[in-house]
Amino acid sequence: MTRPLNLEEVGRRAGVSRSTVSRVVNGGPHVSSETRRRVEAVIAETGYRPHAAARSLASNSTGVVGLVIPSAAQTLFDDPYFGRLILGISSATNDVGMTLALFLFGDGPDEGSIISRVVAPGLVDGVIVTATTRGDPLIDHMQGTSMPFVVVGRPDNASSTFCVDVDNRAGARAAALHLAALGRRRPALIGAPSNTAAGVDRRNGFIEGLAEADLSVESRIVEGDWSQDSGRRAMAKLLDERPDAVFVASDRMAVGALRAVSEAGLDCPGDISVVSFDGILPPDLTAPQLTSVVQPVTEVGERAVRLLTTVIGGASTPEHVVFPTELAVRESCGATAQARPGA
Amino acid sequence: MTRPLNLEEVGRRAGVSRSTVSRVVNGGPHVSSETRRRVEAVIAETGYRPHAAARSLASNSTGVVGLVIPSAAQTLFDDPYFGRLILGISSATNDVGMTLALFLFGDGPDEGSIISRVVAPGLVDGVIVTATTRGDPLIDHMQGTSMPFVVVGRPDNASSTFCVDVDNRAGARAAALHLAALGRRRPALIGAPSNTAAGVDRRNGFIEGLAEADLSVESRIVEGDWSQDSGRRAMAKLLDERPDAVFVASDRMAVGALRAVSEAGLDCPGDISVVSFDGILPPDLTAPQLTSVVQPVTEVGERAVRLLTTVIGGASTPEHVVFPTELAVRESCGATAQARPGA
DNA sequence: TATATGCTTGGGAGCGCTCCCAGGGAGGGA
DNA sequence: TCCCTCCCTGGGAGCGCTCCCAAGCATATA
Repeated sequence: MTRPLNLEEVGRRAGVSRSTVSRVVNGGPHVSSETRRRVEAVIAETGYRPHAAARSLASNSTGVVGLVIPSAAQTLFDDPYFGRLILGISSATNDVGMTLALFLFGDGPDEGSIISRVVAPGLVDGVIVTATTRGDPLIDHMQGTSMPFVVVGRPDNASSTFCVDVDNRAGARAAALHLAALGRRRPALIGAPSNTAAGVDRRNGFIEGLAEADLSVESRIVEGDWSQDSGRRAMAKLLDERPDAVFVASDRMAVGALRAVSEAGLDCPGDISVVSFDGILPPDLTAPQLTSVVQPVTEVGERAVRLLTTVIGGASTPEHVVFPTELAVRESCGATAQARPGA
Repeated sequence: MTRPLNLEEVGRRAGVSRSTVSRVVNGGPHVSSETRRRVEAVIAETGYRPHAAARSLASNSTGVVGLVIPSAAQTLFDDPYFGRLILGISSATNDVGMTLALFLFGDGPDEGSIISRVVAPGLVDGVIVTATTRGDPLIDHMQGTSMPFVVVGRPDNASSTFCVDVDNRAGARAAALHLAALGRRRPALIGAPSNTAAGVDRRNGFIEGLAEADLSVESRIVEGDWSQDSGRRAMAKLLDERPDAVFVASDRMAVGALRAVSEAGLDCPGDISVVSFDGILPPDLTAPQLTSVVQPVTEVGERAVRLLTTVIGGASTPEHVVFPTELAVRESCGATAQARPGA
């Protein structure tokens, strides 16, 4: 007696055909208001919901966006960056009525099988790829398929892919100029891994900005691994060089750096100015509050989804969206303690 | 000329039927090794991948697990707990060849539409629900559907649902006994929100443990909101009561609490012992290293997936998995500075 | 030689939906 | 009055797969 609840059955109960119910469900035209009302009543009363897989099969579109994060080491989630990114992406997929599928994998042997599952037909309509390192074969692999995809970050062959990024270089340059304007003369850098585009761009941008102010990091440069502890170790090492300012390529590493400063009995910003990159930590989490180059992570995620929908829709000329960053001047740079630097 | 690459086409090229190719793809029996070899060659050469939606429709199973996290405020991802949980779940779904779909939502008006999308047929095979507050209508709603689901945590009506949890109560009790054994006499509590089961259980367990040692928190109890800053504020407030020990219901809040201690010019563990709950922060992230009640978050996630697969498989008698916690004694409790307390 | 058994293979039916087309009815213009 | 148009509705076809059954064939057994 329990007959399956599908379009046919809803139609039977409302005294119309499968096609008409389909039109009502999809808000299509060519349905009289009387009919529409009757069908909607039956849907409400039966709790009918269309079968997603059947719909995907017939329409050749799943309404699912895949988010691929390779090398998802444990530490990945310790950094608030990914949380924010996922939040932005999730919020955007919700807005457009799509579903988010998460593909995390380490470097295990399962990597290949996951990748091939991602690009299998009928699972996702498109993919957002993030956290790739330089030379990551994943992007080449994606290009070899017909699966629409968007890269968050700056891939090696950016000219041929759709991507959303922030202007890491300009942001880092602004940090350098800010420190220079504050009168700092022995700037140091705690960089992000140089096998990532962000790491390279932030380093180059910083060095470029220093050069414009006739400054240089010389040997005051250490590379961290994004972790808080690596920032602490890096700073401890840098202190031997007696820097009077340091640009740290991520908030999380900056927290570690601040700690190293205080452990060394020094004062920030009195003895050393600190400027970080990210700006996604609650400001009053640290004392002094961090001066940061703020990147709009959530917006990047939202924009990636919107861009992906255009690619799914057939867009073919690669588009590069680059978000500007903004320098949030707080306490750790020391700007508030002195005259505010001119433009 | 470009004919669609489906079972039929692969079969045509290999000189066999659709059915035979299907058997090969699914590793089924009743295929001669010669035929199998030939079909596999065609699959490798064409890069054929079965159409996920078609498969879902025909087999009435999607291979997708939904993870539902309600009230996913920004702060949610600042706590490493959810990252670890997602990592565990993701790892387990990968192991069993399933895909993870993430449903995050705030309290916006979209909540309802997302929920109904989650339980729509043909999208996911089952759902893992987490981070619910007490009295959350979500669970009741899930029970009203035929969608298999597992709860991470302790729902109100635990007796009728499958769930995976950690023994919050016993863990908190162990923390109390440990502090008592160290000779502390004015214990305090920085609790988790009391509208969560974890918050209630950790508070009750702690109080219970204290009672066994003839101790009490009296008025030395403040409730935090999981955030680091709430831990700091709570501790600042508690210091007026001159406690000599504090149990903090999460690592993240404990970091804030440690900061408040040092800001007040006090020493941990010298003036005050601190024990936290979670144990998911790298130990050397704080100084002193946190003594924590360690909960196996990743294992909880993995187990939730495995349990869910049994529910999907038809299991009907609610099963409750409760993981034990373990007290990791480090520096913040002061145990290492004195004689180690007896059992 | 005749029959039973088991493995291998092919094809029909059907999952629930969307898309397209055809048909009926109402309304407007010549 | 007739025809053309437009709106509404129903049903066929097909998406690519799984499941089931029947047929074909080789081998084993009587």
